[in-house]
Amino acid sequence: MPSHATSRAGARPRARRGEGERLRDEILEATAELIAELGSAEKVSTRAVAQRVGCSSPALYLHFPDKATLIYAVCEAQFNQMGTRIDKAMADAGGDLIDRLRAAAHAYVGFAVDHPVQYRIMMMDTTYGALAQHTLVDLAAEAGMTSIVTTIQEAMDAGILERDDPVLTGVTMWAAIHGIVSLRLAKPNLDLPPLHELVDRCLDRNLWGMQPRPGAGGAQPPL
Amino acid sequence: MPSHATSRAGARPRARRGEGERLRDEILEATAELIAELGSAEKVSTRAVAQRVGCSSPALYLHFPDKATLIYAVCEAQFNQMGTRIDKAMADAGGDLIDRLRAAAHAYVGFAVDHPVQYRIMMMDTTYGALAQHTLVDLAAEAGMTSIVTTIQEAMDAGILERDDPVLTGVTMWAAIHGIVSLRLAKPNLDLPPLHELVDRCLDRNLWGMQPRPGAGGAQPPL
DNA sequence: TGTACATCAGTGAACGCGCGTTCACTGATGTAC
DNA sequence: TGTACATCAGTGAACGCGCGTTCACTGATGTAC
Repeated sequence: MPSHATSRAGARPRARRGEGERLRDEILEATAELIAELGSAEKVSTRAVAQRVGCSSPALYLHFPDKATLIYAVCEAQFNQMGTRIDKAMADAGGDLIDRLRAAAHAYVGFAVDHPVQYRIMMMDTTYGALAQHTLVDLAAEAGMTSIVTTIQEAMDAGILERDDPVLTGVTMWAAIHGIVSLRLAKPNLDLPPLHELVDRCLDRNLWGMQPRPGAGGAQPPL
Repeated sequence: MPSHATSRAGARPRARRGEGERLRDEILEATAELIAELGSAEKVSTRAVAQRVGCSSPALYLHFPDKATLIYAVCEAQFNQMGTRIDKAMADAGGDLIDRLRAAAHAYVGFAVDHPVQYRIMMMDTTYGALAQHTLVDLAAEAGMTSIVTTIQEAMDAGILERDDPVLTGVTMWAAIHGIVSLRLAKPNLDLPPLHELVDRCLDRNLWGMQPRPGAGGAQPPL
């Protein structure tokens, strides 16, 4: 075997004709790893991505027009994972509509805690926030949000939640949960109570309507 | 008059003995202006600050150990302004305790909208967020937060709000309002409803306890 | 009152770095005839 | 089957920039004696 070829860290064979897309996927994967490891998108350099993939840095430009697009592509992909995770949590929560909404909120927070850097980039960074051109309707149609809005609608139909605009109700809840998460991420040294406790308080205040409010101490859903 | 001296933009006379602090203030002011104009702390270079002040860039290091400290000093000063603004709004709101809390929230949002860049740096940026070493008790002792927590306590004593930990109650409200503001700042293209409408919805859900909840459409405080 | 000295409040030039991106080029692979 | 050509999938080197910061130095101002 040729020792020179293996001495270069991460050396990879050139893709065959028609397999150019494979490098694209490897670039996305390496970028995602580096974002998580280095803690921000600015700290991820195109050179570092190329080195991890085992290609030259100009090769990135065969697949992405610039660095910002690459970063955004990574975060967008991972946000779709969040949608999946929320959907799964709601499905696992059983038939109680309030249970399902609470599960969705906790799954959202769980994703943010597990992927703090990506959450920050997608939700707290103006640079990439400006790249997203969503309308509220688009947002409600995305994975995760769809199930939430549907469930809110069902709860309103069933008389469990006060009748209101389900998208707006969802957004208000979303903003409140996001506030908790983003405070935690932005102020790591602040001695906030445990995250899920704050989230439960927040849910207590948002998920009621026709039925009596749960006690201040408890987060148990109404029967 | 010497024409050469005036041809240099922003030229300033050297401070006299014992007046070195004046340059420090001018640096803070110029930095604050540039942060607001350029839209982020990264875009503000030490050279640009020096040019606006009319001094050399090494002169900054006579007053601040590094750039991060300078930026943080600016934001901290402006956050104290926010406290003052909240206090004033609460005083102007009259005697009704719920009115006062609603006024505080709207003043908070108003400050964030008027100083979006500083709000982002102080509340949504991990770099500078990590510099802040507050405890919740410290936070509650700061301008703005003090009045809010006191008012919450009074409202609980008066039986207007359900009895609970006033600091924790304040933090929960704060997080929810912050969530709305930070979504607006991070996702400028998202077609959210008007900010004060979202804030009123949020307050409706947080500012109740012993008295009946205000209707879904209205934001009017209870009598 | 004179003068040597200390200090304050700076300056001008440069260091050194890493970064995103571009440019000209290459070599393996496939294709037309 | 042979061969000229086109294309794909990259590479190596360099451009050009701006930045935070340091270093050696200066000149005005005040102070001790």
